[in-house]
Amino acid sequence: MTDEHELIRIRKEKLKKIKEQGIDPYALHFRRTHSSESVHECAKKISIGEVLEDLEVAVIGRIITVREHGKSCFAHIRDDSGDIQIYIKANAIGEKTYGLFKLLDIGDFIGVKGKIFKTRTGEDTILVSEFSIFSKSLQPLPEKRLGLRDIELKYRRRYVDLIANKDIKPLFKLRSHIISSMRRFLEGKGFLEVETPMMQQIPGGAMAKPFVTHHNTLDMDLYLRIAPELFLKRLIVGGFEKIYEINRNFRNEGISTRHNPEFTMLELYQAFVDYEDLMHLTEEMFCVIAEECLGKTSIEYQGNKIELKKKWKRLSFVDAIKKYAKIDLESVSDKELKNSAKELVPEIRKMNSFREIVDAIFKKVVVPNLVEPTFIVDYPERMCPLAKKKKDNKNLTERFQPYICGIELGNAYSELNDPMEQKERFLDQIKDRKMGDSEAHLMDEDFITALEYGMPPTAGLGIGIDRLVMLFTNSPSIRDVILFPQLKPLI
RNA sequence: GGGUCGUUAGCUCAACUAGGCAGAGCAGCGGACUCUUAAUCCGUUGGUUGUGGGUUCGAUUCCCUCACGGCCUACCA
Repeated sequence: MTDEHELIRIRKEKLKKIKEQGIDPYALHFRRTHSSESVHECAKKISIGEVLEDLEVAVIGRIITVREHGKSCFAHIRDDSGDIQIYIKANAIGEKTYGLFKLLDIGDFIGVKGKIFKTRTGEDTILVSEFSIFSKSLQPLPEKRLGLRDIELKYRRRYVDLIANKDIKPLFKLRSHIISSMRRFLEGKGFLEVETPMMQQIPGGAMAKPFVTHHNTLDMDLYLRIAPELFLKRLIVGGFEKIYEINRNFRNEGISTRHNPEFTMLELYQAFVDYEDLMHLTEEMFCVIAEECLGKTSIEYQGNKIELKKKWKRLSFVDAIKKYAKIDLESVSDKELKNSAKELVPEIRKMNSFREIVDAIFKKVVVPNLVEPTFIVDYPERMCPLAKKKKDNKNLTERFQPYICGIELGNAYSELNDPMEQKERFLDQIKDRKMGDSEAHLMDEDFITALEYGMPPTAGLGIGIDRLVMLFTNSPSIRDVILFPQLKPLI
């Protein structure tokens, strides 16, 4: 108790004095009639110096600024809709009540009742006739002008970040709008939202290391899903034709400005279409979301101005490697490829499988150039064990990934629906795994069984929601768009 | 995991280059002020300088350890 900070001790003393007056400082004392925003709406009827008679409003908010002025005081209170100024005068509410008001601090929640007027500078203000304490704040808030700058504290105490930094709440509101807009778009297209297991016995549908957990009663290890893909395809087998899931994936990999261990994905599957159709769907979805959430179809990301409403570029994976890395994947030998990789990506450690080497070259040499909206299409078969091969070139698959401003935003295929071929591809993956590729797929016998019942030709698309939000909010780090990013504990 | 930069009052930052009593603004506290809004004016409290060690007469400052974080990089999406 003795090491309690002075600022907190003083606030606790004020709290005690409030309680001694028989007041419960954490109770709901009355219902509000107006939000800050609606007070401003009402105030449009009056002009400077005028009082809006015949209307008493009750507003509740957090005190964010205080300007004492003799035996009167101006303050701003904030609710979810915005800020409103209040004006308290000792001779209007009585000396005793004014004394109670002086026990309040910045950060406290109060409710006020009173009439609306406009000050001589024209600011909408509530002339307080009565107030109540709704919650006493014991922690001092950050600096009022500069806010909370400390990045670590912003992430650890996001609630303070939201209070102290004005642009944080709008950003996360926009994130919500983007997701609801996406849902509306997909519902409008006839897609049905479904939920599939987060805990899986065989983690599949992507190349990544999983988190392991344990079910005590079944005495069995389970994996947090790295992707919902194989379950969503089972539902297509079951007869659903248009489904999607927006939910968390978990990947036990490094953390960076583009990676958080848990992240939010859209995955959708549509029967009887191919990846070409999903490219059109992607273009349309991005434009509709941008229009609904930003009011325009152009975005600016880290200095790049991007127009979304146009036909996005298509560039084949092989051509992209040819163009930026000067390697012809169709003729290069494994040895030549390894030598090129050493030159282009000297920091690469893993040189085991074809997939890893080509992937490394692609990410290092090609991706930074993909600023304009671009679909990279037709990836080599060995990189995509769940994708259908192209009709005219069996070395390539019908796959695309959308890129904007060097950000990989998703992944899509015409899904492989031949059970026997899928089994062969899984067996190839197991070979890669034995060569040291720890992210190669595992055999999922039940998924093969599902395909054996017959999956219609289907295309699937995944979109990384966090990265989409980064792009739409001009955020340089994924942690800026995740409310509670993963951090190490302090002790 | 590797590299690099950072950690000073509740918050935002100085002081470190070249070792010599750790400062300011905001917030807080006391006072003046009944149309202020970065309110103003007067006064004032608040520090184990992230942790542990080393060098030194003396360390916020130089060296090392560890912790946490940012950025780059690797893995990955």
